[in-house]
Amino acid sequence: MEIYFQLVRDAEGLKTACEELSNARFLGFDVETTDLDPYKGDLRLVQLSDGANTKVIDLKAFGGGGSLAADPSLAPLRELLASNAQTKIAHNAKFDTKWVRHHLGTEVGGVYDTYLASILISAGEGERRHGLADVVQYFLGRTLDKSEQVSDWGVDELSHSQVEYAAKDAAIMPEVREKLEERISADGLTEVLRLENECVMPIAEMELNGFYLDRERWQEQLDRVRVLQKKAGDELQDMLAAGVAQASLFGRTEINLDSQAQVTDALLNLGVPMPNTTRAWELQPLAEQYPVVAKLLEYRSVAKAAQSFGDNILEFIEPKTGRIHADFRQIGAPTGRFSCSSPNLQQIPHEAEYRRCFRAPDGRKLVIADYSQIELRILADFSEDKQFIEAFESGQDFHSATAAQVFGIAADDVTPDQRSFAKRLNFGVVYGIGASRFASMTGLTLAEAENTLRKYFATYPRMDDWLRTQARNIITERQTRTKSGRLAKFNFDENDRSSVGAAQRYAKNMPIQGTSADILKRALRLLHDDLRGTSGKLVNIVHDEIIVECDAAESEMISEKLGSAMLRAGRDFVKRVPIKVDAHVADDWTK
DNA sequence: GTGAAGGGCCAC
DNA sequence: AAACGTGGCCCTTCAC
Repeated sequence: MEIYFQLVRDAEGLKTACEELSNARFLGFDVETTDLDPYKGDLRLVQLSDGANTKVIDLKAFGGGGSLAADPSLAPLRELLASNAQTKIAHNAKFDTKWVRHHLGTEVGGVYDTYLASILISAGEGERRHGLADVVQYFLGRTLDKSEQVSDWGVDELSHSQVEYAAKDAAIMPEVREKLEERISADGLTEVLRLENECVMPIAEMELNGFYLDRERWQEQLDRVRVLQKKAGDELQDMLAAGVAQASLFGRTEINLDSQAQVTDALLNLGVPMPNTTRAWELQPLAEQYPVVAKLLEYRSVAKAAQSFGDNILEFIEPKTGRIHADFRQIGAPTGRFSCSSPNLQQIPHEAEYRRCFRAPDGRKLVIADYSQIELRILADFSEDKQFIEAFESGQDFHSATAAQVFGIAADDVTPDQRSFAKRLNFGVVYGIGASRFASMTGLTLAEAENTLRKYFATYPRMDDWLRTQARNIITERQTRTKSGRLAKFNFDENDRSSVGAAQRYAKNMPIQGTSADILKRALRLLHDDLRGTSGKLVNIVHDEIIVECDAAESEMISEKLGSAMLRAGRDFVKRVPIKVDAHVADDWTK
């Protein structure tokens, strides 16, 4: 396919090019860079195209040897990119917007992400890939050559082939969007795609902002844990060696404590009746009788801490900023939840020794806000159960309220045991728990567990109805949705009981977990707009929690804004149940 | 050497 | 022996 494109290398040409494109409603948008990381590489090209007319802007010709962000001749480009009047269509727009934000110093307005659109359409089904070439092949039936993508974009003179490749990637985007829109519209995904598109810029900024990690605090904690690991490891080696006859002749026989095969062998030699797996919840009952098992659990715990939360995370500190810039996948799960990696800031241990290492730099504060029991409120809203909703409206401790209703007693008479029961029930139902699992979790007999579940569902009959309806409908419809319309499709073998069961549990959970993700994404967009012009910077999100860093003097004001944005977002999707947000200002990430 | 699979465990 | 949902990371083991 031949296309018309123009290489822009001077201020006058840029001004004309931007004017020519400013009447278009939709612009294909792409960038080429010398690295994947905006803190490490240079932004070489920005490509914009209305489909027929494509401009390839060579930024090596701008900046005057200084920073691109300070070059006034780039103003027309910044204005065009920032404008909401032209939708910028990009594939994985988080990447392009990060480079533009960091190197050109402007937000991108009107983002349309064909990568996110393609993922929403696939609805968690099948193995379809979502790279641009894959999406073009699938929706347009054309083959896109991506071989220049990894070419050297730092050379002085770009080859014709490179510039043409760059132009084509942008030029095809308006057409890709049109094809995607047919499916987005037909599948009822317009609202959820808007939600996703509006979330791209906030996430791009969050990744650029990074989260400050106090290297010294982390190192001190790691040193403490390593001492514990060494001690527990030595003691465990000694205890395991007792089962090996010749150990005393040659000194201790070292085994690999991280090898569950070797550890299982050693424990069997000591006469420990080993279960099929050596997971903590299996070994726990044996720990009292066999001190060596208790020692193994102790070792596992500190080894996990030292290995998963050790030096590795320090290596992610970006030298230029001194901060952690993790990678967030906006649709990390089919439910719509984010996932996070490199490193995963969503799995930092809850213990204060770890959380306190993530702190506000001097003169700054962290504003930390999370939704209170958001998933249960969403379930209450879906089910419209009167009693369930009343438990929230009463404003009292929710698990106590549940206990009072389930056990038919006054809220003041609820014992800690009864509250704990209610809490585990409340969380269990969100995941589609069964009686046998609940029994093993609580120590009840199967009959007692069944009885308790029966009482629980009798207390909340409409919730029972909703969960049963979800389980029933998935068999015939094979799909379900969140409040925003986010779609999840299932394929399962209806003759396979476990496969059906898994689908039914997912059908109960997905709309709840996914609506929670919808709400978070709405909140991020509202917050992004509300933080403009303040010192507040989004630094982390964990499913139902948002962390903003700001100047100490503005912390109370930012706290108000954060809480307000989260409340409004919650109310957008949950109409029948009050939403509660807990917000506080702190020096570090502890509660 | 590299990568996939499986076990295990951290978060919500 | 997880029939309680969603992820990512570390380690060992094993195939290529």
